[in-house]
Amino acid sequence: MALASVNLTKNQKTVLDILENSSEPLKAYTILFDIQKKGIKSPLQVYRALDKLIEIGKVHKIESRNSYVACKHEGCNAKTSTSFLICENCDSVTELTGNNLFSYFSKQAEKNNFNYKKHNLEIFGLCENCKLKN
Amino acid sequence: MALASVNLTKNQKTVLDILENSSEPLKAYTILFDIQKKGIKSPLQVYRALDKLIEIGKVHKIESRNSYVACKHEGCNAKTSTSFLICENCDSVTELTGNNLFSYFSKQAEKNNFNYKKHNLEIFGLCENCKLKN
DNA sequence: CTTAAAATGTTATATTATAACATTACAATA
DNA sequence: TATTGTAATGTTATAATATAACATTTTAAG
Repeated sequence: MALASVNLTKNQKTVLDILENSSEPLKAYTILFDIQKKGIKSPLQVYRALDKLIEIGKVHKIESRNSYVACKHEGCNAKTSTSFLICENCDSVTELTGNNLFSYFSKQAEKNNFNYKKHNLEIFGLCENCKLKN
Repeated sequence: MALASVNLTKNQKTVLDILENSSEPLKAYTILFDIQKKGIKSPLQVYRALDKLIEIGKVHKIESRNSYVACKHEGCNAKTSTSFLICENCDSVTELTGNNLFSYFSKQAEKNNFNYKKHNLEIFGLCENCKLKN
């Protein structure tokens, strides 16, 4: 079995490609409108590709924005958990990697007798560029 | 100016009431269907009440589930930031309060030259009850 | 009282996502 | 290579979530 990325199907590659070439997260219907020339005609085709890409960790969903972003980390282990810095000014998104987050959240959960499995974290504020401009 | 809770309007009270008496987060249309006997007829009436309740911190939205939960903390300051433990088995939700989260996230953001303003955190796993049952 | 801001009621519509089902591609292996 | 089971596809329809627009009413402060 080769790497997951090698096995992507046509639709999956098409969707991943547009996400990887975007400087910001994209919405499912934005993706759809942008690639209707490439053989994808229905929302379901986009959502199915996204589901698969999320499953293998190549794409993450940003829940509070209903948008999707390609993961830039080679062997990203964030198949389940995600942590983002989201700029309220320019909408840029940076993924946090340091996995001390995992152990920190485990401890927080522990205090409540809760068994940590995974998390979504979205931090909002100003990115470096926008801080300087304001 | 009295406390915000005193100033709630009829629709806002109706929506808050159903959320406070629910053991789990509710979706907007679930709320709508449940209270159509109380004079609320359209989705917009529910969403407007929710918007206001969220604004004053009496209700929080759980982004990954498109659902809403009443805040049980008297003077909840989570008007903007929220932190939840969400049980994957029974869908129960507990809100985290310890605001060491704030300073922790500030530091994480700082490392990326990002100016922290607020956050949403959703931790998934098993609650105490469901841990024992499994 | 007056008045300005907020909330309401209502209809329509936009946005996000999935159901259902028939068909096709594809890799493993007998 | 023929078989076969799994995954992916294509397509139409529809479900679920949320907002636009606008006329009207309520409310609370001065």
